[in-house]
Amino acid sequence: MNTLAEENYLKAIYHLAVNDGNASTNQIASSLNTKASSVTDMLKKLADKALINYTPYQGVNLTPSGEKIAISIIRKHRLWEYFLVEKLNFKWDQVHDLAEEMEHISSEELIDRLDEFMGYPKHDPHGDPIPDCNGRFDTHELKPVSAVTVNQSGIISGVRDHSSSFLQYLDKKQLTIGCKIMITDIIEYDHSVVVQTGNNEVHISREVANNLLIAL
Amino acid sequence: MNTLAEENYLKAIYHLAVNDGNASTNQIASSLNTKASSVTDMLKKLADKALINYTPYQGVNLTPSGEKIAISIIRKHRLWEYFLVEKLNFKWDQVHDLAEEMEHISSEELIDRLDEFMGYPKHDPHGDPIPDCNGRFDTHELKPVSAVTVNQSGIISGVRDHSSSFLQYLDKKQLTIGCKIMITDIIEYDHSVVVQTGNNEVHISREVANNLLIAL
DNA sequence: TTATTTTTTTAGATTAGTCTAAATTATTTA
DNA sequence: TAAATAATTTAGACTAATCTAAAAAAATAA
Repeated sequence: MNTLAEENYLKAIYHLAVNDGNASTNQIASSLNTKASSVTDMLKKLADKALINYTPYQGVNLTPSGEKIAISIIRKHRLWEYFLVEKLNFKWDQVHDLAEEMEHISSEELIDRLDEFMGYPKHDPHGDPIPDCNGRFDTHELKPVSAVTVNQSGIISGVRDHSSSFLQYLDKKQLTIGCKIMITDIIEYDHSVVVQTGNNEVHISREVANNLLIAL
Repeated sequence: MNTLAEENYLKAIYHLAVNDGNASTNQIASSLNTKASSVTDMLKKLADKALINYTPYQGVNLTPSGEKIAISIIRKHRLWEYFLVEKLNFKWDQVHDLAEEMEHISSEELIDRLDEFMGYPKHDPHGDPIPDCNGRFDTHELKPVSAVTVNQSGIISGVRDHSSSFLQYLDKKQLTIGCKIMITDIIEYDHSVVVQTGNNEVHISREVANNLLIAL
């Protein structure tokens, strides 16, 4: 098996390379709160194990076997998050750090049984898709609220920022996963957005709108 | 917090010192599958942290703060074992190694909620007592079947050997936790024991009788 | 009580993962 | 395109946890 550090690198590279196609040394360093020189060392090790494609100065991406490991860690992370919220009554803003630790429990059989126990959930508490035991998962595109035009409506289905403070803010405004909303106005001056929820009207900043994802 | 290695040492010392009052360097080494010299190094570190009482060549025992950590790890281990058997349908012979990994998940809040979720179980699947959130647990003495006289009966309530092969053997003979049994004969020649269970009579070796615990 | 054996500790090395500081390569800007 | 800046890698060192081999202490046997 792989070490904890290796698993964290693979996961970080996966998330970075999903967007860019490639992850740079500095991006990896900042996402893991470590130094570029440490990253370089680890990249060599992962390349030796054929888990990443690495040419010096060019950034990296995952090989199929590296991706398989990354997805299995993400599967574990999201299933544990679901467990913590649905079975142990944690709030969605409390589970990320716990799941960071639990995702490294190695047994595949354990995680498959946990999946079964919970009824094969498709999404975690933040709306992110949960890969199945073969690594396949939903991938339909969500749009940030900031990219939607006035009078369109949709269902809140994900977030881009997983920080507690953002999630707590959304809770307070009752902007949670599954809520139906309609964009009623976009303020030209600061790109803030006025949103109609079930009960009331909420005014959110451009930044919030950017980090809140809806399915149309 | 403490490292994984430190936690494993504290747990090993706890289990060894429960019997002897003191754990020797070699005992610790063999219970952790490591070398005596490695143990000596770690003992110094744990003594520096005031988690054990250590005088060279004299063996060690836990300080109150070391014991508190050890018991919290044992609590986690046993609660996770209970979870794996009761919620995820693992067999009692499959859960030890999984729980060895899960016991190091650090959050106390998580484990307290897991405890609540399962209804505050008092014993794990092998009959061992589960410490509560204050570290208190049942401590009434169990007797090995080998120490019981003919015609006495009791409830199977624990095992001394937690190996898969022993537990699978007990399964096959239907000698599982909670079963009422009566000792009907003790063979003088080899100290093997004849036991009456609900349905049938089972003949077990001295070694098995020694590792099977009952409450009278 | 001296010699032998066993147990424990010390000394010195190794590996994984990290760091700082310096050197190198790439990119940007003028 | 040359100079300046930014990104990346190399060099050398550190810590935690381990190891082997040798030395020292304790226990056992003669």
